[in-house]
Order: sequence, then C-alpha cells, then structure tokens
Amino acid sequence: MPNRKIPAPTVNRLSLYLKYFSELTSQGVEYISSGQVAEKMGLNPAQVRKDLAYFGKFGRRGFGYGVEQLKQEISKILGTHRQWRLAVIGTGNLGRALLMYQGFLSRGFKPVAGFDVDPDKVGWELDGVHIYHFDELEKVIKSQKIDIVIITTPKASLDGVMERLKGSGVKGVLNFAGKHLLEAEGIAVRNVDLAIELEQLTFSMTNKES
Amino acid sequence: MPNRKIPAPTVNRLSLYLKYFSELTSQGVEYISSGQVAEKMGLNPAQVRKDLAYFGKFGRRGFGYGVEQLKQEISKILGTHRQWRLAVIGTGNLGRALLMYQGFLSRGFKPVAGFDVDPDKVGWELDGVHIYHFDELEKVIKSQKIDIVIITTPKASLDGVMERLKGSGVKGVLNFAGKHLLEAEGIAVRNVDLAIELEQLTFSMTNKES
DNA sequence: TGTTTATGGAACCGCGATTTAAAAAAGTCA
DNA sequence: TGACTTTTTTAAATCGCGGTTCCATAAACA
Repeated sequence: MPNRKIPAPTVNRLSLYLKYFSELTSQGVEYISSGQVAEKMGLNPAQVRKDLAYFGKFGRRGFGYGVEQLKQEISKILGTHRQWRLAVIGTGNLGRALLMYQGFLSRGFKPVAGFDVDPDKVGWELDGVHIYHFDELEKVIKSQKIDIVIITTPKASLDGVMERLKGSGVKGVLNFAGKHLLEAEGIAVRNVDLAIELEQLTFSMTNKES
Repeated sequence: MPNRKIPAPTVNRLSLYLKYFSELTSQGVEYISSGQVAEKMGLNPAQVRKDLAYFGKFGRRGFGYGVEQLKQEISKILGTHRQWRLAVIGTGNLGRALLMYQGFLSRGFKPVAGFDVDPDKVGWELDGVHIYHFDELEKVIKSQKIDIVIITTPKASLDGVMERLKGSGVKGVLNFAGKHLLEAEGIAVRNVDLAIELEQLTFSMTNKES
C-alpha cells in the first residue's frame, strides 16, 4: 500500500466507482478515463484521478484505466474481495426486505440468518434463510460464522441488542433502528436512517440555488 | 437567516441533532448543552456549537440550549416543518417495506401511493396506501399532490422512470435502484445504496486503527 | 514525427474543524 | 445580598486537509 490513510470522502467515492466499474464490465468496457468517470458521477476529473492514485499508479497516459484492475484494487481496499456473512436482527417489513434483498449477494454480502423475538416469525425460512429466536443469537453467530449484523429492531431494543453483540464475535453493525449508535468494544458501526435521507433531500429541495 | 450557506456536513449533522432532540423532548428534557450532544454523537463540542450557530444564537451561557426551540429552527432549515407526500415506485420487498415504514410519518413524511407495472400488485392497498399502475404515474402525482418519489425499481428501469418524472411536478427523488443518478431538470436527487453502506462498514472493519 | 489525449505530481486554495480567548449567565457560600 | 467559582456559549484565530488548478510527462494516434 503506497499511501496509507485514505480520507473518508474518498472511500465513499471508491464504492461509487466500484459499482460503476462493475456495470462497465458487464457492458464489455475494458478501459475508462477519469473524465468519463467524473462526468457520470458529477465530479471533477482531477478528483477522480487523485482518488484512484491513493493506492498506486494504474492509469495509462493518453488512454485511461483498466477497469478490471481497478475493480480488484478497490475491492481489496474496501474489503469486499472476500464474502461477508450477514444476519438481520428484527424481521419486520424492513428486516425481511433486507434479508431477501437481491443487491447484496452480487456485491459480496450473503444473508444467512434472521433473528426475532416474535414466536410467529421464528422458524420461518425466507429465500432459504432461517429465522431464529433472538435467544439463540450468540450460538448461531458462532455456528454460522456471522461477520456483520444488520439491526432493524425498534429503537427501544437497540441497547439490549448491542449488549448481546459485545463479545459475540460480530465485528460490524449496520444500524437501521432509529437511534444513533457509537462504535463500542471494537464493533464497527454504521448508522442508516431512512428519514434522514429524506430530510437531506428536502433540504436540497428547499434551498435550491437555481 | 443570519448566515446563509450551510456546509453539507453540517446539514447532515443537523438531521442527527434533530432526531436526538425529539428523543429528548419525549423524555421531558428541556435544555441540553453542546457537551452532552457531542458526547452522544461522538463529536467535538465546539463543532456542535458551531453547527447550531449557523442559524442564530440560541444558547444561554452557562446553561445550554432550549431543545424545543432548536427543534423548530432545525426543522425550518431542513424543510420538515411541513409535511411531504411520498410515492414509492416499484413495490417489491423493499418498496413495500418503505411504503409501510413507521419511521416516516413521525418525521413529516407521508406515503400516499405506490406504483408498479405488475398486474398482480396493482390494486392492492397497503396500510391504506393504494398501488397504482405505473401508466397512471403523472395523473396520480398531480391528483395526490406528491412531492417526493422513492424509486426501488430494478436499475434497468431507472432511466425510463426518470424520464417520466421530468415535468411531472415531483421535486425530489430518493433513489434505491442500484445505479447512480444525477440531479436533472430541477429534480433533486439523493442516492441510497444499501450495498455501499455495507462496503463502507467493511472498510472500517478491515482498516481498524486499533 | 507531430499532435492529441489523458495521467501523475506539485503547488495552491479554501473551507471545515479545532483551539484559544473572552463574555455572560448560573450556581455557591459566606 | 454580594463576591467568587463554575459552567457554557460566543467570537476570533489557527490549523490541517481535501479539492482544485496547473504543468510536465508519456502513451496513443494520425
């Protein structure tokens, strides 16, 4: 790794690039220029180049970048060159939708278990994924080698869930419960709030600079 | 507005504050200090104060900020002091989950219509929200006064959907289809990609600085 | 061989974040 | 009640880093 310490905004864009490059691959495109990428993403070409330069020199001057090579490099950086096993805690509407979400598998994320406290839901099988009772959390995390947990429980249950996850072996949490969560005891956390996404949208709608 | 031009990162945090303040209100807390907010969010207290100072002086020295007042001010800035009417295009698992998502209404977002091309889905009623055929898009957008559209179609349909939205009166799009969308013709766009959220998480899991 | 295209690196810029200092309100104790 | 301490905001100054601009270099193409 030539240049450690990649800025967070760059990491975000790398994901965007990776997605775009996958699309290009499926279209048979083998080379791409920073200008084309920038145009597609609404960015400055120089920024694209700088982003891609964080992990080496992959471009051919006057020609562009090899899509396949970039895909592999970015995957390595983001950690998606391997497959990650997911569990979803809370199998309400959103939880079940995530469990069955088709966009995960192709990007290296495999849902393998669901958890709930509701006896009506425990025992079900969704797209081949079993729903366990929350009591069995630690046991199943170990046996199923679960890396990442997605939480979609009501926010009142969030603290309790996190408590159970500590020491369970889970290393990452994607939190959809409507309450902000901080990283704790080596468990990486990323908060997603769908209402906030809408709020950010209404902000830009309300404060148009047109 | 004392100080126009609020930086994007600040706008993001404002949403976080707003959510936290709502929680505080329901707990009966009336005043809060920047230090407490910062602690909860994992931020620097000075940053919290600077964020809150972008739209005026609301704090009482030696005491803190009035929660209710801040909530109202932030709502005004984010544009959520009014209610926004939503439609969801694409009523697969994710689309239906969003249509029924309980977290929207309390934050000022009201789902009022769903759209699909599948005859099996058209005509259904979910939580009192009617599913229309996609053919009726423009008509229903007008009659139902829809402000914002959430797209959860397959990515192949995305361009077609956007084409139909231009000139429909919709002013904002929250895009869950797995393809990056740029703002076009005055329609504000925000892209959400669930796989990217996981990728950002695996990045921080892979590159722990512990 | 000359022209065009596009990368890579250096220099520069600006702005968001942090630090520091000042002021004001609240709490404390004689 | 009045001085003294503590708390916490506000304002100003500084810092650092992400983004942009500029230029040199090299590969492709005509």
